[in-house]
Amino acid sequence: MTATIREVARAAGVSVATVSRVVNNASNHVRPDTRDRVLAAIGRLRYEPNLVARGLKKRVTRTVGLIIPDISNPFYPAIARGIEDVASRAGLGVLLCNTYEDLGKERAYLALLNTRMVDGLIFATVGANTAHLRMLRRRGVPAVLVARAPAGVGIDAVLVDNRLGARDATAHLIRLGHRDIAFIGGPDSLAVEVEREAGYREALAEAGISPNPRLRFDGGFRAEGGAAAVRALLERRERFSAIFAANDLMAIGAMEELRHRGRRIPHDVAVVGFDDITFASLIEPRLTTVAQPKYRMGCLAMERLLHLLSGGDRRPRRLVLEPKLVVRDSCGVRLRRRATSVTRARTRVHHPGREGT
Amino acid sequence: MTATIREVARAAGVSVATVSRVVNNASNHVRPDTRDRVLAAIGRLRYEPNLVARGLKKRVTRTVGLIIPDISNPFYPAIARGIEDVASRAGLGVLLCNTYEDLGKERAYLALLNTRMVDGLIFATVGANTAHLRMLRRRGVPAVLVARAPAGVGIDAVLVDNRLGARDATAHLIRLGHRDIAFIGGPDSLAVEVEREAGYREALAEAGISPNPRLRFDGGFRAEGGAAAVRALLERRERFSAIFAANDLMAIGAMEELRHRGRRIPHDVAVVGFDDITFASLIEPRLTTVAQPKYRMGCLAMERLLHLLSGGDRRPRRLVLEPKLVVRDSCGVRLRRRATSVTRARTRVHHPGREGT
DNA sequence: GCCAGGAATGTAAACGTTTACAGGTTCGGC
DNA sequence: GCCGAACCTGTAAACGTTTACATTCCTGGC
Repeated sequence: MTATIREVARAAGVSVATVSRVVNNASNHVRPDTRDRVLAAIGRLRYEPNLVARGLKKRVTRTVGLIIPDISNPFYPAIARGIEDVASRAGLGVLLCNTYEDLGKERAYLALLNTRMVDGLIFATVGANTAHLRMLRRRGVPAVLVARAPAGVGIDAVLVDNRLGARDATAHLIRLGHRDIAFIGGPDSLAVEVEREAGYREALAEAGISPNPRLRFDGGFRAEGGAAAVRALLERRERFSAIFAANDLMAIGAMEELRHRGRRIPHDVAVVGFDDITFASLIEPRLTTVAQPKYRMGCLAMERLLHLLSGGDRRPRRLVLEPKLVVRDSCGVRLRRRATSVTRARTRVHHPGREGT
Repeated sequence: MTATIREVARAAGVSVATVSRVVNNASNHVRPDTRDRVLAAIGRLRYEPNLVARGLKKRVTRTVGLIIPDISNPFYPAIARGIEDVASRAGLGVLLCNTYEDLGKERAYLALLNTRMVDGLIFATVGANTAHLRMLRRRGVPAVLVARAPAGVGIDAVLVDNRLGARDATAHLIRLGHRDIAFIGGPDSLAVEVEREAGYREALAEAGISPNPRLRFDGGFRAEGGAAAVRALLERRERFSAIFAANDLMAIGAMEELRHRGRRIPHDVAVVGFDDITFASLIEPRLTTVAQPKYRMGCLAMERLLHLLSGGDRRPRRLVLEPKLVVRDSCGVRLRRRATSVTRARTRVHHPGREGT
């Protein structure tokens, strides 16, 4: 369809080597007038070097694989965008791979990407089993983990200090007067879960509160899991005045269910999430949550990968960003007393639209 | 790094042609015992054919380009997931490209994807200028448009009947007693905008209501645009009791702003959106909206592309799905009387329970 | 046992690049 | 005017496949 280097060479009356030289304008010497002739021919024929052929020869495809659990999970698109933005600026293509947390799929993609000769990988998915990651490391495949990064696999990573974020969130609730704080987490096979729960417990410990195992739930990081946790909480008539959910999706699911059961937020129950997905600030009440700089993490991860690709220092480096507690409306303000009576007055102030109920 | 076909050939004591034959197990005759020997060697050496080399030779890369405005716009991930799901099942890779509605970027990606020899394209982005699409058509590049599809470009498309969806939504508001219905749309360079506004006007016309140009806004399909429209509406003291926004993001932005200004939804103002993004059902009040089968559209688009790739019938086909109005809480229920003067009263009446009305 | 003919296999030329190497030019210094 | 050096350009061999064509191997009918 499009012209090949050979045709350009013929059109310009030079050899293919010369054309190649001007195209890759390396510091190779090619006389200005020849160069001009070649450039003219290239323009005339609309020549564009075939990246597949080049990839085969140079063993570099200018493509990276992006492996995530699920692009339709609202946490990932912003990361993906950051990645794609810096990749495209660097002329790299991004191959999208959804694993749905399925280790088999993850491995299959890995094999596929290998046969496709991608230059590097970005992983935003990592379960308990990290054997394949270690293998990558051994084979020296340039890779960067983003958002989820089990310790000790020896692969570069860009992520947030989950423990710290969870601790801040929990401490904030404690500062507001809460002592019975439920935790909705995920399966403990995920590093993020473990870290966030650790932060939660740390904050409790600092306040001299011993964690109540009956207030701990596995919500699977899905909205429905948050709702289920609330159902259990209410059905078992547990005493709790606040919920810290290990991600926003679960927090939102919990809020839905609380509302459905006639509990008001934050009056009856304060809720704090983690991630700060777009909708955290659009729902009502606006969700207090631990913000992860998702877009930035994506950019940084890709930049790190570019660094690796350009042959930079190979020693794995973990880039740990600071999460930021964004206080909005779902956590309420300081309780005077334990109960709900006080909160009502405050509501009127903050939410004129809902008042009078 | 990994074994090549030549090494396998040597290990199995056959020629590369034979190895190739068993790998592509075409109906080419290869004696069972040779095949076994080759298979054994392949297993032993963990041979995997290099897709780049194969792509160069066969002129087929088993890769498609996915061109969308912005993956972090919540409307697209579900579509992308559908596309990726069926692509991966067919062994195709998906190259993610965000254009940010920038025609220049779109063209640049097109050129890039061409040099990468992708087998086909899926477009979920199309502005006013369709010259490049016509060009694709001329060059016979397999391509499918999804969600946004200007008429007359002669390219396959999978989308929803926007006019019908908008008409249903508006008609529903009218049925509920509203007559002063604001419309928040987008730039009229987008086919979706034009179609949805047409549906809105059609419903008004059917009810004998003449559209009020002062109630028409361009919200740019962004949440902030919805908020801005509401600000204008209120500042200009327009008479309106309902808003139909051409997408959920704008509807949500509008709701935010309404609430901020002390208006209650649906008591003071009814709101209906378009798209049914995930969060439409998670916000409070749950958003009434015109649902697009996003995931399904993604699947269908990719399936259509596979059809084109396998050399199927090339005559362009538009697959128009039926949108479905999902009635939730943001549109309220039938008004007893009409007009704004009454609105307040109505509010009071309905007020006591959001539930229970 | 020979031979035709089909089946199985091998050889080598692509696909479109890059790049080591070699060959050819130009030029300044003598 | 000659020589070497620096510079420019061309030739051809890769990269790892696939595949047309050629070759070899069987098989069975005579």
